Amino acid sequence: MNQRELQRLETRRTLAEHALRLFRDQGFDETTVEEIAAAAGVSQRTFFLHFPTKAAAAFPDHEERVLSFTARLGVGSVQANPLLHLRQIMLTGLDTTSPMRRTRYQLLARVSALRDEDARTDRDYEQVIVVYLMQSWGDSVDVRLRAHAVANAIMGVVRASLIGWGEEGIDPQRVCAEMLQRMFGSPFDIPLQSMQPVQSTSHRS
Amino acid sequence: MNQRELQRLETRRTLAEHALRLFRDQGFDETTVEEIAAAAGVSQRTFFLHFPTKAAAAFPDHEERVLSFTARLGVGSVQANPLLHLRQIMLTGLDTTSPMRRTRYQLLARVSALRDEDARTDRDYEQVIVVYLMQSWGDSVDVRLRAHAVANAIMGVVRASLIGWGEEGIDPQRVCAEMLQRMFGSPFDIPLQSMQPVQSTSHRS
DNA sequence: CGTGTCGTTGCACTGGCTGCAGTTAAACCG
DNA sequence: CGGTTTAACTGCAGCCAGTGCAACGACACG
Repeated sequence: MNQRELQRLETRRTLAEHALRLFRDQGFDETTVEEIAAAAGVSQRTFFLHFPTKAAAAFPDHEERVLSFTARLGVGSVQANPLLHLRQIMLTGLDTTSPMRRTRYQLLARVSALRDEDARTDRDYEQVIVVYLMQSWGDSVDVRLRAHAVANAIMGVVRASLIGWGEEGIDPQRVCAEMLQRMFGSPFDIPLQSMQPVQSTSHRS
Repeated sequence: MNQRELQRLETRRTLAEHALRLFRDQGFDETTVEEIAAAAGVSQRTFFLHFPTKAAAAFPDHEERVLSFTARLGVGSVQANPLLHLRQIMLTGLDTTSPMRRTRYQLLARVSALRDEDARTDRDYEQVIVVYLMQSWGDSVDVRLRAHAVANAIMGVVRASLIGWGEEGIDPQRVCAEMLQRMFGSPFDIPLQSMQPVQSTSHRS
């Protein structure tokens, strides 16, 4: 690792750290980018060399997390039980050890600008999941819709768990694992086994 | 209806119309609020009396649609089969007659700022759905997560259908109805009947 | 040591958005 | 009808997020 890259990473880390601290202590809207930069000891212009928007500084590890998620999901290798594998990867990605992440989710409940940013990051995960599922299931319109539904359902559970973690301290690991297991256990994965060619199977009503 | 309210509504309508037209014809980022206002024959300041943000002008009927959705869902009255009712309301809310709505969803695929706005509006729907479902199912943590999952799954299908409509002209009415019926028919509503007290039922795997 | 690269900087500028103090005309009321 | 209130709209000054550009200085590299 270069001294240059090192310095760059350090600057980025410092910026993100001060950004989150200021957002938490004095509010998102009440914090200017100028303040964050000053607290980190760099210029405002430098802030925007590291983050595209003010809100993005609250999610500094987003890109690497998506990459890690994609890698662990092993896009390219078709699993025997895609949903089971997906659940596993999803759960191992839940990192509840870092207090910084806790702070982030506490902020999410209050700051709409950060919810917007979070939604934007979730769209990246959704895309990865959809691609992954369609590799297993095929690529008809029906399958794509089903994949989007599954992705949104899973992420809905995860997001709700994490927000519950932030707000009330509920352990997302446990509650999320139970919920996903229940979802994948009965309602989801059984009917989905018949998902390669989705012909009109027996509905009721 | 007053002449004043009439004029106000007319101004709002005109602003939204020109906004969507300009977004479509020359791009979102390439259109300034000043331009939209000028095209509608009002001042820039007036634009922000009608819409909180530039992107909001692309969703001028959002608030009334959410209100209508809430009313039709009949929050307050518990249905015999909540999911069936929800699906019905969801589908009748799909309006594919207006070419303006089509244009909106065509834009959604291209303009990230509008996807953000769309995600924001979806959060309102999610909230309504969660409240509705929890009225039927109770209000434990598990139920709330399940409600969020269901809401996200449904909206994932609807959103994907509508974007498919915008991009490729696929009829969202049909494809969405089939998908939701399949989701609610087998994987969703049967296990959910046992959702009042969610005790650990039989999973496999 | 010389040259090129790169993280950083200052500056000027655009554009979304807001607060405030007006103007005009519709609405209301005695 | 005449006076007062209300509300849609306007102009202006200003804040702040975000960008393009030209420069500077330190590190990398041959």
